[in-house]
Amino acid sequence: MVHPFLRKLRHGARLTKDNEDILGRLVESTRLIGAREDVVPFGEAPRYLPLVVDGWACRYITLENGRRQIVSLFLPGDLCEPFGILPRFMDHAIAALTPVVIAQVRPEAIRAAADASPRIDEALWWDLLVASAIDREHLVSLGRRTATERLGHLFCELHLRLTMIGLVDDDEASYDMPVTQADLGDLLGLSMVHINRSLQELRRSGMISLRDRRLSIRDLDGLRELSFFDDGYLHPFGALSLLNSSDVSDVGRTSR
Amino acid sequence: MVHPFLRKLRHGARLTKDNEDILGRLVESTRLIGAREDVVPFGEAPRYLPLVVDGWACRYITLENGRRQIVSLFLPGDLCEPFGILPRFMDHAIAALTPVVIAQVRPEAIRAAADASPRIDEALWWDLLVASAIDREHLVSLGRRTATERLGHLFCELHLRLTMIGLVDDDEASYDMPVTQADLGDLLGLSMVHINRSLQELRRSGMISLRDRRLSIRDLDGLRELSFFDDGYLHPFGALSLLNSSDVSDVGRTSR
DNA sequence: CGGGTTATTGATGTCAATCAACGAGTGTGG
DNA sequence: CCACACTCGTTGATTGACATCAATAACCCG
Repeated sequence: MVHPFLRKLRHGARLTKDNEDILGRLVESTRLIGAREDVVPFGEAPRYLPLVVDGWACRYITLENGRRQIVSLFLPGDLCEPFGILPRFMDHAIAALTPVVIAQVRPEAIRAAADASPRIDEALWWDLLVASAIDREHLVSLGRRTATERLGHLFCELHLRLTMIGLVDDDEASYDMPVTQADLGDLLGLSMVHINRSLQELRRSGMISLRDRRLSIRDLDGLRELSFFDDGYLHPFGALSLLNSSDVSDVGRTSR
Repeated sequence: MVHPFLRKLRHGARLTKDNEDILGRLVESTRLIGAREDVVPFGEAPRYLPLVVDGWACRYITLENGRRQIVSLFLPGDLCEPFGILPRFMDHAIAALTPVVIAQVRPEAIRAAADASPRIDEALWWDLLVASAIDREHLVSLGRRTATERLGHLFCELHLRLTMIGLVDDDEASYDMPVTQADLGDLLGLSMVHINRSLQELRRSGMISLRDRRLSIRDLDGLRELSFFDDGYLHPFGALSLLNSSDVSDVGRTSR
């Protein structure tokens, strides 16, 4: 089975077999971490970059009064920090939402890989840009979208991100959603109760079904419209102009 | 006068005179852009990285229904995109909030600078990490902080960011706040009306005064406490462990 | 002087938080 | 095998924070 990190990066640059061998070697030493445990705690001086191999993880920040906000959601293949360098200390924490397998990547190794091939370099920067764009849309959700819009947007985004790494059942547009409603609340800046009611609304309107931690999107177009989802920010076909300078037409929100 | 870009990067790495010369040469070609104009519009294939030399700018996203969310606020010295590479198209827009001077930096030039010296490389990655951390705290504000907390947190953050580039009057902790209340609403995910009322509350409680686009923080400690502000995420004394491996003690939220 | 932008205020409505309770499922230990 | 605790999802009632709508005043600019 191809590693999800590679599967994802293939969307960012045309990788050769050689490229993939080099990248594959980054992902050797792994650890298993239980659900709800910290992968990297707040305040620590990290010694490696965490890369999710299997399971779901998140970046979160806790406020002094106990409120928690999940800032980023990490799926298999996601690097939890920018690849260039290690922060001197963590101003946030990384935690496992489900049991996860984490690869411990050293920044020197990943930069050596980037130096070894412009395509690897391109793929890594593409990944960084996409991760930033995901965080930005998340911020827009919290600032300007209603509860059902936030949920709908998240489900559309996950549908695409999981498709990129082959974790979606295409026939019925369904995938595993292994997080609790409380987690969704912390992710979307809402209370657990309100998540519950908004999910019911999405079910009632026939957009989704969600049972036993499995989500099926019944009406993908409807969900996209409802939540103002535009997949452009995920740059699913590569997004860089440094190496590939093919032109772009008809992209994005305003032109559709 | 030292360029704000340099002033800021000095907080991220110990730059030599040589280093600063190299970085200074990146900031040559500039353009002037009027308030409210786009620096880089949504959907465009950008040809350079915008760097704010003077004035305030922002990154924003507009939804189909007209709602707008400002995602990042850019002050003098801020690079508006990650330095490594240009996106193939803009999934957001960059706009001037005040009249701004923008330097047009080419990614090849900035990467050449990074390759020329490990300290420049360190400073640029530090800047990228800090910019990400600022966006994360912004997201936490939208998700989990009340209106007055959001404003207080923003004012504390600006106080530090502007201090780094020498734009704060230290005697009275005051600085220019050249944005409208409507802009603040779009930044903090609130309505203009509610911004107005929350500002009044901060004034009434003696935390701040704000007149004629000038903000004075009357009670910095009080404002920090009120808004759960912890400056650790701005890594004001350098934050990387790749080159400087000095140890860290007593940092951050949980340890205070 | 008229028109635009910005700040301000009041009245009203709504979305979502909070508080509280309950049931189903699961795992555990006596 | 059952009592118990615990997590998770669900529901009802109430409260609260913020949005929306509308109007006005101050200011600047041409």
